Amino acid sequence: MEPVSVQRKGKKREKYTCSHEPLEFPSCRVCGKKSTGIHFGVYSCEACKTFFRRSFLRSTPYKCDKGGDCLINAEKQNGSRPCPACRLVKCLDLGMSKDGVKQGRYTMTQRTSVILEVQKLRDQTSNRLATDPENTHPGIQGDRQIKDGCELDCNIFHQDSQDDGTLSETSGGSYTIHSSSSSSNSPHIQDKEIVELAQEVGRTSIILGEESTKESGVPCLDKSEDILQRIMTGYGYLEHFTKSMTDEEIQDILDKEWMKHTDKTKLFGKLEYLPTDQYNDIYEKTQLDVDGRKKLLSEAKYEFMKMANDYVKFCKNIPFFSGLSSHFEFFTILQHKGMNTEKEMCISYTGKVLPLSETCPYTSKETLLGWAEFSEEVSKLQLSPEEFALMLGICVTFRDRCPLDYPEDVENIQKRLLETLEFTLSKSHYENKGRRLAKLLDLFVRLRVIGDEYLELYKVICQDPIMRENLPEFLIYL
Amino acid sequence: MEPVSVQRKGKKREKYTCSHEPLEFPSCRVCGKKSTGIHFGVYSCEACKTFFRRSFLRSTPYKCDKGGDCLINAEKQNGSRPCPACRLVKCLDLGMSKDGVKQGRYTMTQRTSVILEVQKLRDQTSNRLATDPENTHPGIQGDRQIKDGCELDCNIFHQDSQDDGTLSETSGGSYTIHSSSSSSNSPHIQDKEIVELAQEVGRTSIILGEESTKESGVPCLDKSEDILQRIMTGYGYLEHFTKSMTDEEIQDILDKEWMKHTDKTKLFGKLEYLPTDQYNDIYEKTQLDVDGRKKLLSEAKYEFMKMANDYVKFCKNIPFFSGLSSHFEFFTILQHKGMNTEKEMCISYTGKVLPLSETCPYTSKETLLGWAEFSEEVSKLQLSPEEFALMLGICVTFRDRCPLDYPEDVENIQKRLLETLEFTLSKSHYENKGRRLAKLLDLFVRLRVIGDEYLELYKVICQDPIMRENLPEFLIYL
DNA sequence: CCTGGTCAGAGGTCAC
DNA sequence: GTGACCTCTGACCAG
Ligand SMILES: [Zn+2]
Ligand SMILES: [Zn+2]
Ligand SMILES: [Zn+2]
Ligand SMILES: [Zn+2]
Repeated sequence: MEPVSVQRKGKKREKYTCSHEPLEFPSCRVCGKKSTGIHFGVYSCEACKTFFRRSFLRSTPYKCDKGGDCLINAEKQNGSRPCPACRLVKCLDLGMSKDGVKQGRYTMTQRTSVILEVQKLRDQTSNRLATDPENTHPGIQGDRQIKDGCELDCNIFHQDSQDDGTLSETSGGSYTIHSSSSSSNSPHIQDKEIVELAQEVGRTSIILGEESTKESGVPCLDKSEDILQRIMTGYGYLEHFTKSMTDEEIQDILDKEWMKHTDKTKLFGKLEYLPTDQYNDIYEKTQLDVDGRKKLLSEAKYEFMKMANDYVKFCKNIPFFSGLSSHFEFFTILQHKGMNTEKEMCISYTGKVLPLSETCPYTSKETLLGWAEFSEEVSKLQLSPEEFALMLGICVTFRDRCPLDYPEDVENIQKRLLETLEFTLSKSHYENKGRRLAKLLDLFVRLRVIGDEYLELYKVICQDPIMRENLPEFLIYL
Repeated sequence: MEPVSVQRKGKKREKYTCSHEPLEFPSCRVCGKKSTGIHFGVYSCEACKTFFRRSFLRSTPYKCDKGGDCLINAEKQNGSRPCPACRLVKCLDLGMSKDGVKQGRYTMTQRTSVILEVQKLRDQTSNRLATDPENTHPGIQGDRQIKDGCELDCNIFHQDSQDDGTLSETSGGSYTIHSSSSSSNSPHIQDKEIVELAQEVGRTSIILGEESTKESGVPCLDKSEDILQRIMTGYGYLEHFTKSMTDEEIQDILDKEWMKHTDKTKLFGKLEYLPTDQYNDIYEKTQLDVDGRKKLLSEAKYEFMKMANDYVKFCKNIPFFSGLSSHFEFFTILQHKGMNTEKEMCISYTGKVLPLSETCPYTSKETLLGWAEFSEEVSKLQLSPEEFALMLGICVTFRDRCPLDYPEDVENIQKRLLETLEFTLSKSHYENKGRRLAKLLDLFVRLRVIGDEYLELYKVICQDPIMRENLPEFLIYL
């Protein structure tokens, strides 16, 4: 309580830092210095920001007397002022623009549209040269196009070869702005590479551990009762949010969140994911998470890990089963309960409610809706826990989905599980037990179809740099 | 809602001007003329700045043909061109340098470091003589060091005689950088000067207006009742934050703020004021408000003005009283309620709560605590409003605290007030009225003692340039 | 978080 | 070559 008499040097008061790390911004796209965020649509430093802002106040245009191709790079200029004419051109070429900038935080849609506009602007700049007659930035010479023939020629040269963004390689050897998905940021991923990554991630515990860790070493499980018990033990490890909820409760939640969501949509507009190509292109150039998928994936990490770990726990309890296989069928059945195709909402494994369309940036709405409809049909069957558990077991024991050395073994396990399912049904209250079994088996047929579709998609998704970067764990099932 | 596309010229925001003039820069350290700020690390004028900058563009070195010991002082040269060779040497000797130079505004730390660097450079120069082999300024002859032994002597000489006001006379040696409180930034203030300033500030309304403005011209106030009424009218103008609060409420606030404050202290460390000398030294060199006193004083301005104005209003209602006198006693009694010596917190006139130690950078903790303890004792007496008001009246009518022409008058007023106090007590509920009066009078005895202490301190505080700069109004009671 | 405003201190200009 | 006056720059801040 006594005041410390130690002299304290006048330390600047701590800046109020947000709890999370200061979030280092990418460097200024104009000059390369530390940027302070997005200004006028482009990551830029305080200096370039102010420079650009000021450029609008000018009455006289800037003029470069060195041919107009000055290098703008703070480091290489050590201290001296960069050529303002070329600096401004670079700003504009990068898409800096005063239109559409908004005070404060952007909403998703605002942000997206701003970026897209910037994007367009940029493409324009590329061939603005002799075309756009009313590009009248006060700081740019009106006759830029006309006079600086050579300077611009070079530019045109570069730009010509790129046109509307998507062109391939350039003849002249000059740099071009590629807008294709094969971004320089993350060139095409070699499959081998992915596998390695997947293995590495997998080693961290998601993949089945050593065989020895399996529950109880006694493999004498001839009886369906025993098998069922083991399966139910595994089922006990699953913790899908809807597990102990009634349909009413589930629909209630979905309803409520749906209302919230529609309100939000009214205010901020609907979140629509861009095509992945386009996203990656923008991301490469601006480091902007325009449609928020990066955030989605990051946030989904825990979700996914939890689900994947529970998956492993479940599998460990399948008699004779020793390897993981595909996951889509399992996850689909596992999560079949939290769906509402009418309102297009769903509940995630850990209980997050979100619109179907926001669950996956890689999938078309139709596909997602197809999956959801399937789930809804499953839920209409009102699976008992035993049915649920056995079906999950069957999901992971399709021989062709198993990368194991002994597919026959897997097939055998599945056979046993199917028997157990039949056995279970025989003890059930259903009037027509055969019909019930048929219904359940029919699900697998259809599940296999959409599973095949998914598998194709999965491979594509695993190529995506954003996914690799933000949710590498997802690749483990490759 | 639509964005306005009209180009908006950067309309100037109302400048938040500190009421007083912009406080001139120290004079040019090279030539003595008015400086325009720090250039190349040294307070210098526009001419010397440009001269120094240009010196780097030269290919041929300057050459002095008068032996290299020319006096560089604009005044003494009236009009004639200073010798560029010697001028440049002086610039360099003062530490001017392009080293830390950059475009745009300097960060506080950059600025500080540049200034400190200059300090070092300067110190080096003093005994550089034949040592520094790589001083290769283009405008300086390579063999400068060898020959200018004498020149430097001269320079030291010059600086002795001019420097920045602080140094007394040096006998033979080199000049030293003084770190005393009498900073170059604001050399010793002449008392006359302060008085003028005080008067000027005072004229702005803090000091009693014309006599005519006194409330009701009827001076026939023989009766104590009438006097009391007048005093209470004046008391009505006072708006100390604690006025209508109970002790519990006050202590509650103090407690709460104390807790907040201890939390803050844990996070940011305790704010301790530097010795004024040290502060001013740093301030002169870096313009940094290291311990925040500048901010404190600026923020206290409103506080002080309000209190001072209310003081005037109160005084205007003292019968026959026509001039202001000392203030400490008045303010001390006025604010006696918002104190907690245990937690060392207090409440200001307008209700700001702050730790005792942060209220005044000029006073030792012990002194402050002494004052606070006094206040606390006063508050233990639970003054009635009438007692409170009369005591305040008595505070401002000590004849020796009054700079008036007719001290007897003041003394008479005080006598009447004391009578009124006695009269008031006689009508009170106190059992032992005499004892109560004695207690109250005892307070004055002690108040006078600490008031004397304060008066000394006040004079010192009024000398401080930071105070003069930021809260000149404080000087009005001189 | 981003925008616009600010102003100290750089550099440039041109009558002298 | 000089220096009064200008423009430009960019760190910082309020909103
Ligand atoms: Zn930049
Ligand atoms: Zn250029
Ligand atoms: Zn000068
Ligand atoms: Zn000379």
